[in-house]
Amino acid sequence: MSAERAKHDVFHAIADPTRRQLLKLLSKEEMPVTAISANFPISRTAVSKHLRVLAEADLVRERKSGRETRYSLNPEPLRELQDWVQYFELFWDNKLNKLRHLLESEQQGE
Amino acid sequence: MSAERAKHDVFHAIADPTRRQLLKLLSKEEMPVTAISANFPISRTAVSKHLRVLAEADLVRERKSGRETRYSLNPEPLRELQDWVQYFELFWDNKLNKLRHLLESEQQGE
DNA sequence: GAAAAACGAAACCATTTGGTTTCGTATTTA
DNA sequence: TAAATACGAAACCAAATGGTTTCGTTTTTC
Repeated sequence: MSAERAKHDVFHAIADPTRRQLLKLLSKEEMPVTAISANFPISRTAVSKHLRVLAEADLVRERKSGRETRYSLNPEPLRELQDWVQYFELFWDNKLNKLRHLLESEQQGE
Repeated sequence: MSAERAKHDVFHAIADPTRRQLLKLLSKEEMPVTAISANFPISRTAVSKHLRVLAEADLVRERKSGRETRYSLNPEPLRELQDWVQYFELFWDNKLNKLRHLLESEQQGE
């Protein structure tokens, strides 16, 4: 039930540079579509489609208000990304080797 | 000179689940293509293409050894991803609001 | 009430993507 | 030296992607 496979996951959602810019923009404040798309060289419709991809990954929330739809950032799903990248942090700066040496010396009682 | 725009950046490279699996696999040890592709339900050629995408993003390094090509993880470019996601960490748990309150109280000398 | 504004839906298009199979070329091995 | 192994290159294909324009609907404004 909780493992609902979204059609667009976080990794896919942030792959596109325009969508990353959208997230940055929306991190500052909630905004309606037209105001958002004023920041991009592509059509409002194109921006709208990107927003839907982000919404499917739950990275943005939409709130209807009269004739406009306001979008805002929901950063929570980015935790998955952070968790993922954190695994590899182990391999930076030879951290793995350091850990291995640590474990070996522990085993020898020193 | 240093700002060479790679055709495939890190964000694009990790968007595909197969490629993420490849990185996990190669984090354990350096491996030749055939051994790698034994872990996947797709053809060796398909795996090879994924590896090239990863190589273009500099996430893997290739080393020729006789008739085989051994691939290994290079985690360094993932830092860019971590930096990117770190920005948004600010918005988790209302950290931004906490920071704002902190700054306001500082300004008032308390 | 008519005009304007804000938006989504739909149809369409070129390019990219992720996969396949087939073939050629080195390098090992028997 | 002949056969087998490891691999990349190339041609091909269906589906997804990122964009467009056009049109309809709802809400606001004049």
